Amino acid sequence: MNFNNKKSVLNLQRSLLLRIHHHRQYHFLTTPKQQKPIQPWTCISLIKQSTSLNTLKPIHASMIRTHLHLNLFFITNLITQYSSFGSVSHACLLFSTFQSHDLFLYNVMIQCFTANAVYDNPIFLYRQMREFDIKPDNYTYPFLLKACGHLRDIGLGKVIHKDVIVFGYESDVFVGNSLVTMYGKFELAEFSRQMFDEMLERSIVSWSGMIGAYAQNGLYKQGLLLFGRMLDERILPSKVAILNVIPCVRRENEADEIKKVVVDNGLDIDQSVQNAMIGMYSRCGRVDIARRIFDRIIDKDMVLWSSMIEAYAQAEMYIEALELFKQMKLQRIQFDFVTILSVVRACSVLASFRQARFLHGYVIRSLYECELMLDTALIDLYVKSGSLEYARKIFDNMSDRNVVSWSTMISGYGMHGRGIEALNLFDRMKGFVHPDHITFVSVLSACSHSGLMDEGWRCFSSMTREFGLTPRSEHYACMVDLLGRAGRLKEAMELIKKMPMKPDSGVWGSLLGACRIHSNVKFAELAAKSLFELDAENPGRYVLLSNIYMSLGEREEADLIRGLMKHRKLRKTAGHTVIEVKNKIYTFVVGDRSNPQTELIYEELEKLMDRIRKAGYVPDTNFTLHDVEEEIKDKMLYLHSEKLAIVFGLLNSGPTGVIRIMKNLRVCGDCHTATKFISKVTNREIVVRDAHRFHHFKEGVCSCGDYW
DNA sequence: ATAGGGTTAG
Repeated sequence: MNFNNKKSVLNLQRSLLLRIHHHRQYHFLTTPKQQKPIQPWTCISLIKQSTSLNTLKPIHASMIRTHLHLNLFFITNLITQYSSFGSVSHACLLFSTFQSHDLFLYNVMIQCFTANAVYDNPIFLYRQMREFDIKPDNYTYPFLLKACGHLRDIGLGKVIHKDVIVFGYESDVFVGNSLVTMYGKFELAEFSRQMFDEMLERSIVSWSGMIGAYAQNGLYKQGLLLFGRMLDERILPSKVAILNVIPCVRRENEADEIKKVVVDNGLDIDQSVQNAMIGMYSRCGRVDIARRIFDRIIDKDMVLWSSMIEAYAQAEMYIEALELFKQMKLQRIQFDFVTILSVVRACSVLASFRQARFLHGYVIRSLYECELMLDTALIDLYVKSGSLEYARKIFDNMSDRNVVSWSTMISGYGMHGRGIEALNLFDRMKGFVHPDHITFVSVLSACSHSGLMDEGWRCFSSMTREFGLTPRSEHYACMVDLLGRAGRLKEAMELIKKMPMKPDSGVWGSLLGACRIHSNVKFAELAAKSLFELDAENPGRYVLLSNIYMSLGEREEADLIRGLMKHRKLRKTAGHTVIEVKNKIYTFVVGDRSNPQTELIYEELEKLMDRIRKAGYVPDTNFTLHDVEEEIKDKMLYLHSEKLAIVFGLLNSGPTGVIRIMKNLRVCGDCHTATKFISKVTNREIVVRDAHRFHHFKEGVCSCGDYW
């Protein structure tokens, strides 16, 4: 970092040379002998007209014979062209053999590295320039700042920013725009904004860069606001401005407004804009509109198809996603690993083991690029379709694992209530890759799902102490969950109060969930108060609070909350349980009578409930909603979709098979207890996947212990 | 010669 230190600069130079050396390819000029000597005046146009490495190399060779390669002007043109063909090695070789400390040459070389995503070399070159006292100019900084941004090296970025000021380029529009983008990549949107505000001159790129910085940092409101201001100032939105503002759109009315701007400016014919609009509407919960846009596009490319599949996957419409993928194949449209990633994710939503096997085989046969990402997605798929063993097999066979793959496997163990194994894997991981924020979410939630209180705290404090990571709201949410499930609500509340940042909806949601288990109104009200502001649109929060009131017999309060919900036009997400029997998927809702075997199911259910009652099951009427007589309450519990699905599974599977069911919400507490008894009296293994995790029931116990 | 960009694993 210190440019005045001769020794460090020398070291840098040496390592730069080594790097460049690494790129060398010695035989690239062994082309057939050129027929005619090349003329200087045709040389540049020949270089510029070349369309590939193979047409460029002979030109280069003949330039060497006529000694044109000793001319700086020709060299820089060659480098630029090599760079545009992605051949960093040829560009490097030219640069390193041509001993000149010309500013233009350095700029071109820096540009070559940045354009080809080799982001640390521009920094070395810049340091070398400074050492040789070459004064950088306004063309140097945009590439350099871009490289800094990609490296996420904040310290370096700030040093170079200082240089920008020293050399007086801070008022250059290009340099200014690059600074805005760079700070956006550093997750320092407020710095970006400062740059933006201080700019003397702004172009459309400044506006879209700033909006993009907001979008990348989740500051959607600000992004939309700035976009609005841009329109107010009568600046015509560019395609990129639209693409940057679209991630900020989270509501349907906003989406409609953006769509109007798109149409008014004639940008709706652009395929990338159309594509982004598909994602936009699907994020707003309007997959139907997204689909309409998709259908209207005549000449659809691979990316559009992938986006639409991904849109379905995000909307949890996995059947539609898979159907679209099928159509894509039928229409013989090329697909790539991104498409497959969406398909795998679509399957993870309702993962059946059978589908997972099929997709896995498919991926193996297809030999895609990005094996790492695909393997990781498959691990997640197997985890979610209930097979930790297969997930682990993929994990063990991977030739390369990054922080995401480790975290996925750890969270897999956590989801299945195997906290100790999750922690063991975490320990092993430390020897290979550096854990990040999400790793800790996996580890901490693994602790909370298995009730590993001490280990949880130890990990939580090691985050900062050992790994220099500052806990975020998500981590506090895990800790509140851990304390809350264990009934230590007071401590959970104290932890929330001690948080250095404003608790988000996740934190309050954990507390509210714990209050439901342990029937605590006082803290529930506190949590709900914040949630109704932070996450006002989420119906689940209202239902939880109302259920807490109900379970304590406070009917009026409960009605009040239901009323509030109605007033805000929110509808409860209907709970349902899904079971796959003989390759067919069956869905049950509470009190369901749509199944052809309904009579048989209810008959069997009565018998089964009697059997488990004799074995000690006591219905927990805490989980009924209505203020009715005890006996009726018990019967209402029988109607829960979980129980119906389990009975259906018992009726329709062999005498020993594992029963696998899936609930879209959190599994009900009474059903959890009942399932324990069912697994005991029927001597069957039952696996329940709910919105958060898996419960493995065997011989009357659940893998989660009492940490429901 | 310069800045912003569509789908992408936890």
